[in-house]
Amino acid sequence: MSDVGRLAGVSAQTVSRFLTGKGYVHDETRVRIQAAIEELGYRPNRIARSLHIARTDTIGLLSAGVMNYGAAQTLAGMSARAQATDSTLITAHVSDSADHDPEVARALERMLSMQVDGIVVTARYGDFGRILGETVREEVPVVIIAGRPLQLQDSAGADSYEAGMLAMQHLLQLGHRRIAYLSGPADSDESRERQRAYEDALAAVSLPVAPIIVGGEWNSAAGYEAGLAHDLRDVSAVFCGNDELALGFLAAARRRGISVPHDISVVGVDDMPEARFFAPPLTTVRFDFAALGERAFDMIRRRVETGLRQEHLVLPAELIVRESTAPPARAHRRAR
Amino acid sequence: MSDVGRLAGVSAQTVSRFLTGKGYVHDETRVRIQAAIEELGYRPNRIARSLHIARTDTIGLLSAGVMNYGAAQTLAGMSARAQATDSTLITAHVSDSADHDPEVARALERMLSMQVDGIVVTARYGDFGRILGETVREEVPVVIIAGRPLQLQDSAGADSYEAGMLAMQHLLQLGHRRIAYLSGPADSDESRERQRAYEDALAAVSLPVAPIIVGGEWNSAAGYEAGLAHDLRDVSAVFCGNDELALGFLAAARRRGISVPHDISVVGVDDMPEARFFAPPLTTVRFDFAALGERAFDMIRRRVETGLRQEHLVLPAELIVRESTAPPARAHRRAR
DNA sequence: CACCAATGTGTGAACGATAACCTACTGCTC
DNA sequence: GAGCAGTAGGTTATCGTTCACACATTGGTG
Repeated sequence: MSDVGRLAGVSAQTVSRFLTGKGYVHDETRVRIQAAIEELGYRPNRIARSLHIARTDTIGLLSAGVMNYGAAQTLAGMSARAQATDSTLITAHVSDSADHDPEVARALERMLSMQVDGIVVTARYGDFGRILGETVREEVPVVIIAGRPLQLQDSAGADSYEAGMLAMQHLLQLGHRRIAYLSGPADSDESRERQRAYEDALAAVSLPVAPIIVGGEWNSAAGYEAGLAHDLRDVSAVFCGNDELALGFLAAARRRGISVPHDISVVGVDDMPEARFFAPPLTTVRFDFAALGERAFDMIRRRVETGLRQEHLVLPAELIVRESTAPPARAHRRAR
Repeated sequence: MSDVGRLAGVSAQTVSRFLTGKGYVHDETRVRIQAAIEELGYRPNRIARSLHIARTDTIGLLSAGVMNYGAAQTLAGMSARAQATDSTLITAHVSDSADHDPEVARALERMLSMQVDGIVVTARYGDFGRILGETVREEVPVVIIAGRPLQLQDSAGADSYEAGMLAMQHLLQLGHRRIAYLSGPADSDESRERQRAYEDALAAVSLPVAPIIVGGEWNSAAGYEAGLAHDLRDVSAVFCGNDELALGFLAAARRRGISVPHDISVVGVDDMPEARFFAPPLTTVRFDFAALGERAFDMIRRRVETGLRQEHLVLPAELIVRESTAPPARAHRRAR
């Protein structure tokens, strides 16, 4: 910066004023400084700046688990807002592994020592709270992307419960009476919320819950295995925790000669871009994950600037009816 | 740091020695310093450190276009290596938009002003080189993830040409003679390399190239549109630029009553986890994108440390034969 | 014509850390 | 017992920037 000043015939301080826009700089001086900057190819050093002002305009994003459609879109949305606000996004993705917790803790420590202004976390399981408490210790604000509102922290998330309700109401309206739930990971809030909606929706019309089919993972392989392993004779519809599980389930049904939607209706959640092209095209519940990322970013920034705690931000769900659902065949209606 | 020193009865410098491991610190002093660190909850400030040592252990990842399976896995792989080497990953994802180029330039500028040690770029189109030249100007090393080796920069990438060859040889061995290529974006190196392999493979056995089917995007919707729009009567196999295009194409074929693989064989590229569960399960060419991200990260780090320019790193492709390919039906063999 | 506000610029200290340099003590060797 | 290597720790300057403050000039006002 002092090189620029020297070339422009002023002090470094005046260059700083020019760049930050604070204080008076003569118009002619501005021109000379601008010329000097370009001639020298000078680029301000943000970390030196941050050292002084104790703010980095940097947000950390910690994601865990599988980098699937939703996570990737959320990341893209956050990045878009970071670009737009001239902020920097630091990401750490820790996949499921043996010693998951210490890795998460280390990633958080690293972000903090990089002086991030705030952190957004996509929480896969509830115990995240403990690690956050131990490492972040209120040093910077945290926003958690979670399946349900959290009391202790700001949170944002897709409305998994509503998604479950929309899916179930659709199936119930079609006339289904024996509906199964194909779950995601047992420790996932999203999966649990969808299951809770599943149970509530059935209870509301006094129908029994079918045994939960445990997928265990958010992927197609889990849906396929579950679809093969399970006795589906007295079930006329399956509500799948997400689209990938649904895809696997569709493949299993095809292999077993079960026709969708004639024999069994299938509903997913997410509306990944591929869902429209499944066989048959999948009825599902859409979330706008990119918007979730954008909102989460704005939320953490606002929190950084105002310090005000905010509510749980809920991303609306939208039912997308395609061809994987239909009224139950007669055999099933009788089976009830 | 001086607070820690004061509490431990030493100077800040000794605390620094303790933390960096350089120089002698008495064992008893170590214990006192460690205790002071824990009592105060002290955490070293990496950016202050960086200011002095002129190194941030930070790598920037710039990705462009759609955040699909490959891009997400590459990111996850890079993040994994960043964790393992105690480095920080700064990401910027710029989606296709009206003024794409200035956005890319701004993202790069931001990374440079954050003093990244190096940058990894997933280049969607060739003109990236110009922007890189204008903004990065050799200030830090750059590794480009590209569909083909680049002369001017270090590069890494999936071997798209080999992928194309594997797919085509598979189809040719099955006896197909009229094979079409369903392309991705026209400005994508990956798509062009796959097309080049397609043309070379046909030329090698003196077969004519079928008119190229232009998908235009790397997504299922493009594959679907193309699959509906195109006259496929004299084609017995389609080589799709990636799995998503293939999924869309499969859906279009189903809608048109074209049976896969009986009437038409379909091959994709990527082997996304869902491909195994398409209807029918997709024959495709697998890439290990997570490994690509890992290798690209190691490459940029090595380049930062040694300054040595490296070769183009090529990620091998592996043919995965499933049920979307079969020998051509008799009608087609005669049509030749 | 002295005074004041507005404008324009420079000086020194500080942000949190590290490196170079310096001091001091111990124990061993010749 | 002088010299030296090894150990332990303090002092000072510095990285690139910003802030608080001081200073200088201008033009208008009472």
